[in-house]
Amino acid sequence: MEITISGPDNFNFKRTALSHGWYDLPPFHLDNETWTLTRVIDLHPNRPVTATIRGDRTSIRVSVARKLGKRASAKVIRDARHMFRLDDDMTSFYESVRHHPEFRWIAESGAGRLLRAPTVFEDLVKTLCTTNCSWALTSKMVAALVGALGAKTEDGRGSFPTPESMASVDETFYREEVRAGYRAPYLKELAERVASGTLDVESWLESDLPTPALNREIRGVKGVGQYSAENLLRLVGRYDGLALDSWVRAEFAKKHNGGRKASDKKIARSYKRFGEWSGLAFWCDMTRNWISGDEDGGKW
DNA sequence: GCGTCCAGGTCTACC
DNA sequence: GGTAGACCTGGACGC
Repeated sequence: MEITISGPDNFNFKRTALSHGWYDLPPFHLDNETWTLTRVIDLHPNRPVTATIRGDRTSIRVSVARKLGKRASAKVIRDARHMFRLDDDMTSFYESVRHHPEFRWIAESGAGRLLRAPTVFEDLVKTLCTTNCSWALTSKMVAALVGALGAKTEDGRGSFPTPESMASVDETFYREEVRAGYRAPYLKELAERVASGTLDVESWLESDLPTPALNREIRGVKGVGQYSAENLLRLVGRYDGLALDSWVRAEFAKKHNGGRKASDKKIARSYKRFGEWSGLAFWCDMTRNWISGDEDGGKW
């Protein structure tokens, strides 16, 4: 069955699917020849389903292999809207970038909606797996989690593990199977806190806390430092942090500093003019070339 | 084949 | 509050 969901003005399926590395981590998979994003959607307590998602500048089309009931369909629609940020209001961000000629392409191409997982828990676990290692290792860790602990679809894919399933295995599993190294106790502790209800990470989506206070709360999770907290804040819709890591620092050096390393203060100064949107303007600037203007259907 | 470096960092002890 | 050193893994690189 296929479900079509209308996108907001200025929506761009390709820019969202390829907005950052998540498209490459299971249970996401992007075929960028056909521009099809595959995603396993959890329908707990029922079996998860593989969704293939295509889209354009106006909508996304979600296909699933089996016929779904009302409740399951609603869950698929909710997750798709959430992952593609279809309900995010980008008006003020686009107004802000339009004042700067070299950033105008962002509004014209509909960039800035960052792909995210259906749950904050998944985004947080994945963020922990990106720290202090190569992307290849991140990919390996996430694939091991999904392969070993995810519920299986009819076609043999795995969903992202629930906090309960991650809490049910011991630290040795994270060291020896996931190859998470020193991150093993962090993953175990996070899963236990979420599964037991002592930490509600999903509440961060709607939190009334000012961003600095929410940042402090997120950093209360073992293994989450400045980069990880700011990365997660972007995924819950707060964009004032730059989430500086070695990749973006190198990218900024290449693009704007003649290949020389720039101080973090200098990077921050370059995007300060965007205020609460500075982290998003920065990220879009760093990833502009991930998609060409032609493919975007953009005018820039 | 082996050693070293470092990648989409964070924690802790110490000053 | 600032900083050095330790922490896991695995691919890239030089020799």
